[in-house]
Formats: sequence, C-alpha cells, structure tokens
Amino acid sequence: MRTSQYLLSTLKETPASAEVISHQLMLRAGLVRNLASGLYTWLPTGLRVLKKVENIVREEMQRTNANEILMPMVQPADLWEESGRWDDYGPELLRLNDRHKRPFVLGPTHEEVITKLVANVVSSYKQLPLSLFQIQTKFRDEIRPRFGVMRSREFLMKDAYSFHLEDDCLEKTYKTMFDAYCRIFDRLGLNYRPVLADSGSIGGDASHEFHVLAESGEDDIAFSDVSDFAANVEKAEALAPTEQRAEPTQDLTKVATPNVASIEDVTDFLKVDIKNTVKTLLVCGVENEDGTTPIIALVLRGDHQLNEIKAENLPQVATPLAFATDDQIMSAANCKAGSIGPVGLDVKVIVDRTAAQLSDFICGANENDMHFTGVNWERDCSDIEIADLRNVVEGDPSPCGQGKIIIKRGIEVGHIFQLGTKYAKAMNCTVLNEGGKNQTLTMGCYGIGISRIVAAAIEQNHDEYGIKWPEAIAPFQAAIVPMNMAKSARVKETAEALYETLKQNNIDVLFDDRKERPGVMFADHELMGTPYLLIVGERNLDAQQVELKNRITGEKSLIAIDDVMSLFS
RNA sequence: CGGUGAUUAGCGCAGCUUGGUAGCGCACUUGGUUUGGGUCCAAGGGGUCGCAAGUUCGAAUCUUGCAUCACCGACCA
Repeated sequence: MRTSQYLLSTLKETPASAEVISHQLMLRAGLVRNLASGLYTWLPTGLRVLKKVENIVREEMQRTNANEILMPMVQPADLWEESGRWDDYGPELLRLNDRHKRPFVLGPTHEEVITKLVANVVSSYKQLPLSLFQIQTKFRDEIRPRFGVMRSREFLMKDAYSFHLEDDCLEKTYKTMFDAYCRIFDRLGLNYRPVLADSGSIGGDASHEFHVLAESGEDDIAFSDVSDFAANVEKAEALAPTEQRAEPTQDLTKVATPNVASIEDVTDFLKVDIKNTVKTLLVCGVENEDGTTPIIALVLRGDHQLNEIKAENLPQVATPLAFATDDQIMSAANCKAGSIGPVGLDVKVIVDRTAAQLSDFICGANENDMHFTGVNWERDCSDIEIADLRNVVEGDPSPCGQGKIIIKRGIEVGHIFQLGTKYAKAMNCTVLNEGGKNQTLTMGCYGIGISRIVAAAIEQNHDEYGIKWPEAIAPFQAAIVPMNMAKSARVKETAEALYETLKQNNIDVLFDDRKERPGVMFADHELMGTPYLLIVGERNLDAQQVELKNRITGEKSLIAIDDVMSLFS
C-alpha cells in the first residue's frame, strides 16, 4: 500500500474525550473514529489489526476442530423468553420491535440461538461432541461505555459453544479450549494470565477468565507470589485465620460516639486500630413465602470490603444483592446506618471468617451515636453464621496454600465456562443416546473479545511516540520511508524496487510516497507502531544498504537491500 | 440511574464576567522555500457558536427547557 492511496488520518493532538492511553492512541493513529457513545467506525489501519487478531483466533479455533458458523445479530424475543433471560438480562439487552410489532433483541450473546440450532440439527449422540464458533458483532447497551473500544456497546467477539452427552467429555473440550486460548494469547504476543472466575449470570460451574495485565484494567486479579495461582478478586477465597480467637479480656461497654458514623470516624474518635472494629451491612434476604423480605446482617472487619458476589452466593441473600433502605434499616436496627452492630440485633447475622476471629472489638450499638467496645463473640453475640464474605487483600494467604496474595489490574479478554445443562434444558436440546432414549446435552461456552484485544495490546505496548505493535498484529509489518525522493532518482528507484520485492513476498508494507519532510513521516510511522522502518537515503545507496529502525528496541542499523526479506522469515 | 463538567471550523482551544453579528494554534488548499526527526514565508477556503423558546433595537454572550458527550459512582459474560 502507498500512503498516497491510503487513508492515514493521523492526529497530532489528542481528542479531549479520550481517557486511557489506548483510546488516545487509537484515535491519534487513525485506527478508529467515534460515531456515538460506545459506537466506533474502524478505519483501514484499525481494521487491519482487527483482522489479524481475528485470523489468529480463527486459526486456533479451527485447530480444535470447531466449526465456524455465522448467526444473526437480531434474535426473536421468544427464544429469550424460553431461556428465561428475557426477564433476567436487564436493560443491557437492547429490545426492539419489527414492523409487525413483533419483539426482537440485538444479540449480546448467542446461547439461545445456538442451543435452538443444535436442538433442531443434531439428533444423535454419534454427532457429538460438537464445537461451533462464530466471529460476529455483539451489542450490549452498557450503562456507561468508556475507554474507547475497550468497553463499547457494539464490539467484535468470537463466541464458541460445545455440546456433549456427558460432563467428562465437556471437561475435555474445556481443557482443549483452555489450551487453545493460551496459544492464541501467546501468538498475539500479550502478557496475559488465565484466572479462576465467577461464572456470573451466564450460569454454570467451572470458569476461567483470560486477562491481559495492564494498569487501566477494570478487574482486580489476585495472584500468589509463589505459585501460579491466579483468581479474579470476585472469586478468590479469603481463608479463615488459622490462629485461635483470643479469650475476652474486656467487659462489654457502651460508649457515646456523637456524630460518628463511618469506620474512619470510629477509629479517629476512639483512637483505635481499624483492625479492631467491625462494620455491619444490612442487605435484603430471599423473599419469605408470605412475600415479605427479611433483612440479613453481614459483618466485616472495619478495613475489609464486602465481596458482593460471595454475598449473593449465600442461600439466605437475595440476588441481585440489594442493600437495605434507610427505612428498612430503621425498622430492623432502630438506628441509622452508621450505628448498626451485631449485638442484640434481631435479624440473621452472617459474619466474615476474619471478623469472626476478633475479640474485644468495637461495633455499633444499634442506637444512634452509640458504640460498643470490648465486644466478644459468643459471650455478647451468639447464634451467628460464619462465611467468606470479603474481598481478599494484598498479604492474605493464598487460597492455594502457598505464598501470599498480590493484586494486579487486568483487562478481561477471554472467558470460558462450563455451562452444563442450563440452556439445553430450557431449550429442550436433546439427542437420542446409545440406549435410544432422549438425553439432555451439556454445554460449554467460550468467548474472546476481539476488538477489546486491540485496545488491550496497545495498553501493554506503547511509548511516548505511539503504539509498539507485537509483530503478529501490526497493521503493517514494515514501512518504506524514502529520503527526499522527489530530488533523487536513485532513492526513488531503490524504494520502488524494494516495495515491489516486499509486496511480491506478501509482506504487509506501507510505502510512504508522500512529499513530506522526514520528521513528519517518522512521527507518523512511529505513532502507528510499524515494527520495521526501512529508510532509503542517498547516503547508504553506494553500499546497497538501507537503514533499518526497529520500533520495539529503537535500534538503528544498516542492512543490505538484498537481505531485507530475512527480517520476515 | 445519581453526582460533576462540557458543547464555538476536521482536532485542540480562546471569546461569555461587562450583549454590538467570531478568533488563535494544528490540519486543509495554492505558490515559493527546505529535505536524515513534526522547516520557513506568503496568500486562501472552511463555523445556522449543540437544539428550541424567551429577554432585547441587537444574543456565542443573559434566562428557561431539551439533547448530546465525557468523567466519578452504581451496573456489567
């Protein structure tokens, strides 16, 4: 490609709306343009990268013997009613009507469509196991799209689904997909980690996320500093302390704490260690048979944070998690939110494992502006249940039993699930088994955010001059930058000949034939992140050489024109 | 959905306090100049000042409403 025929559209200045570096560079390097909130047009340079990512993903899916298909983006609502997700999915699911007023949705994912397809097309156990995938545009009406294509509403995704007669077969395919994902992210040249994950609203049992490690990531990942254990903080278990709880040494004492509400207020006012306090959160429980909503108290050590996923997974707690309203708090505890405590509280009390190990601690007294000190479990407050409720924090023992937890930020670029029979049951997806009986299939589901990977790769590979693409996904493998081509026939001839050679060898090469000054050309190619710049100038032509500048290392060297192809072997 | 802020040329911004019909830098066009790191000079083109209503002789500027965009939070495979 010649720049004279190519839509470069680089920008010197950063559009004000771009917050994270990948978004800024994608706009500046001319990869995407914004159309509306969460909607982006892919320009030629961006599309080249997107296609390269897509092809690597496709090749590795094909290696697992998955079949590529393409499903419609618009899906009939009755499929979603059948699976129950018409009610469960929420406003993220964009719903629309056709001209006959028939309801449809814009597909945020395709479990319903594929399960229906397999139910209709596959009828015998002999056709199993079966893996199907597609690479397709998804739409999710995100509350707050942000970070450019990292969290957009319309985005490109690879989604794969596997179908099995038995769970052990599903587990085999799950492992195959896990390995395929590792190969994909290896080939993409990204620093990534597979992590244990919560399977979330999509349902099912085992689940891993694949995260690209980057400061701008939206997820916290807990790692062991010794083993290869990694889990999303949502999922990472906070182990119970191993030390015995100390015996009580203080009497239960009620102290006045005027205008003290938050844990920080308490520690300041009473001059105590935050680790000797507990906080009590009231949440809605599962509805009783008579339709009333019980209130549940969750107790955490003052410095810890509630893990909402863990709370939701408790059988007594309503899903989705809902905090008690001020009125509910008043009727359950007879005080404001800042003064609740477990002592004498007439609701179900669930205490975090670490909070349960405290003795002589401080908590609210269920009376405005009053706290208890010297509180001890059993003596002052019995009939409690102990559970893992909190987020792990750095320094906690790793759940794998080896080492301590460290926490890093990650961008979720892949997610694999063992779904089980949830959708197959709902959509009546069965085959005849060996015994001639109908048997419900068990399923796996495997997603990769193609467009998000482009942004994640930039987050991980950039410098002050622009993007530094891993070679596998660079929009161009090389750029030819001639020096003063307009004046030098030799430079022009050499550059043209080199361009022809590279093209004939199927190298993605951009020939900068603009009548621009060198600095302008260098700056543009560095911004776009082309791995190799081939600089053709009079000064090296007598020796039949061009200058090679490596974008990743920044090294400049001379290379014989005849040897240029060796860069790409 | 709550909180905050923004909306003036393709991009980045000034002008608004104190109302008088719009400006700067980059980009773009033309001519010249320069040519191994974003040259310099000159001349140009481009804006219903987000939309609507109001106040006024007169509104980018004041008032009200609406829309859109972004950030923080909640939300989220």
